[in-house]
Amino acid sequence: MVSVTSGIQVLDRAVLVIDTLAREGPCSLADLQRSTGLARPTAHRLAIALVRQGVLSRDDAGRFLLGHRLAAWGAVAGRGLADAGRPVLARLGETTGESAQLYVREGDNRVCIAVHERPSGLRDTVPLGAVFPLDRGSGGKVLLAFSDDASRFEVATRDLVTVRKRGWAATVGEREAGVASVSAPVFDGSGAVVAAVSVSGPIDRLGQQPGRRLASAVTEAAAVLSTALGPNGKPAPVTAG
Amino acid sequence: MVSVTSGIQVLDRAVLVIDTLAREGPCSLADLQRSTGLARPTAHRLAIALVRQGVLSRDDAGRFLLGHRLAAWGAVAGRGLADAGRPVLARLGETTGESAQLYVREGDNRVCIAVHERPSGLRDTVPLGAVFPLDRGSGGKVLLAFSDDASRFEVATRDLVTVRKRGWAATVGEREAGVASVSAPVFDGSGAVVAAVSVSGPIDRLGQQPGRRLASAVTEAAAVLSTALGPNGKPAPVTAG
DNA sequence: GGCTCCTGTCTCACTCTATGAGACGCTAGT
DNA sequence: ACTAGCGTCTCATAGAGTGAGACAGGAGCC
Repeated sequence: MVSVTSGIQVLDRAVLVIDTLAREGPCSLADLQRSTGLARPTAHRLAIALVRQGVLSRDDAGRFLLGHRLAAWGAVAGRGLADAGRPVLARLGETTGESAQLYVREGDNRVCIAVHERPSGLRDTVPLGAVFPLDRGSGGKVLLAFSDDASRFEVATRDLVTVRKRGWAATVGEREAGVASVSAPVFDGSGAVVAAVSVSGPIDRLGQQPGRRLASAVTEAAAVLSTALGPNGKPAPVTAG
Repeated sequence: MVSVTSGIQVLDRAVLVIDTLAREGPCSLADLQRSTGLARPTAHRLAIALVRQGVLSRDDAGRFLLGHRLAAWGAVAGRGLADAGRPVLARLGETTGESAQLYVREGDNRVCIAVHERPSGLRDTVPLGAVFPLDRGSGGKVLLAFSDDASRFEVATRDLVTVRKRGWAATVGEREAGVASVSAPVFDGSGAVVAAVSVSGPIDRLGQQPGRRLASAVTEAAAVLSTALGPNGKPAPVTAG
């Protein structure tokens, strides 16, 4: 567990708790205690406080899970990136004829925050909110290649150098058997990677070198998204009231 | 500002900061200070810590805004409710021929966490993540009617009693001119309201009493969603690793 | 130029808050 | 009856968060 320290202990621990629940799904207090390494009363107090705030909720077995408030915040937070991403994914999906996804990094994982699914036939389906490891699949490779702590993962440095040089990554049957994918990085105004655009589909259709056919479309989509985010990172949210 | 107190001060304040940003959009430190009522160094320290955790981020004007980590958490948190909601909204949208939305309460507002849009023609479009006041529009009325702090809002108690009795709410041209809507509550296993299902469209098509035609479809959709959530509140998230 | 006002940031002494060992009651298993 | 494991609660203590205040930089004004 790589806990970032922000200077405020309680806050770091609260984030740790939420993060654990996001990764592992519903947890009993004991599960939480084990996964976070916190003392039992501490984990309890934090989790209860988060529940009171609506950030977490509890099922009737008493297990803790992510609350609706997070869903609401996430919907607002997703406006910039996910909203800008959807039309780009749609176009990408249509030109390539495959499913397209948008991933953001979340700790040592990546989360799918937008999807466009091929309407019919054999296709790869990634549900919104799906959590995958960073070190498997082209989307994860892209996010890793442009981050500064890639060394913590068991991924050949050579591969990541290639990804950085090319500007895209391709994997075949890595994250899931039978599925190949090609991904490219999305940058914000400051040049930091904020997301990865992916196209994925059956190996039978994409072939053993899916990058040949798809890399240009994917990198272009990612570039469009990067500029759409503008120099400010993300457009101001629309609020009504 | 009605700040819920959870027993942990720092945490309450952090939530307050995030909440403010979710409602008001990007904020400078001074804005934050005013909106939250926190001391300047405190607001600064909290916001910086949240940025370090990836919960918030900053644009290059230095303003604080919701970060990608929230988008990721939200995507995971939304799995239960929003995922269950999408097919229900789709069916509702198709049977009624109008746009359908799913709202959750967030502080004194409501946030749209899932949508199904009428494919063509004159329609009401509500973007994902849109923030609306609780006291305007049928969706807000429903969320208010089944909450215990409705008295804080300027909404006639009589109306809310009617909503509770009927099990649905309808408004005409209230949230937005020319738009009418009908909404019904979604309950979790414990009987608490977690969301509102809405159908909305132009007054010209829905008429002055949109409930007559749409109430049964909306309440049925909401009921389906309530039972889909199951006694456990929400299904276990799918995690891959 | 000099002046004021308003930012964002940092420090530091003080205080109050979060902490966690420990205890308690409960349920399930043996 | 006994044990093991759970969730919850208390309370003395240490240590963490607090906020007045100071500082530097920028915008606007005279």
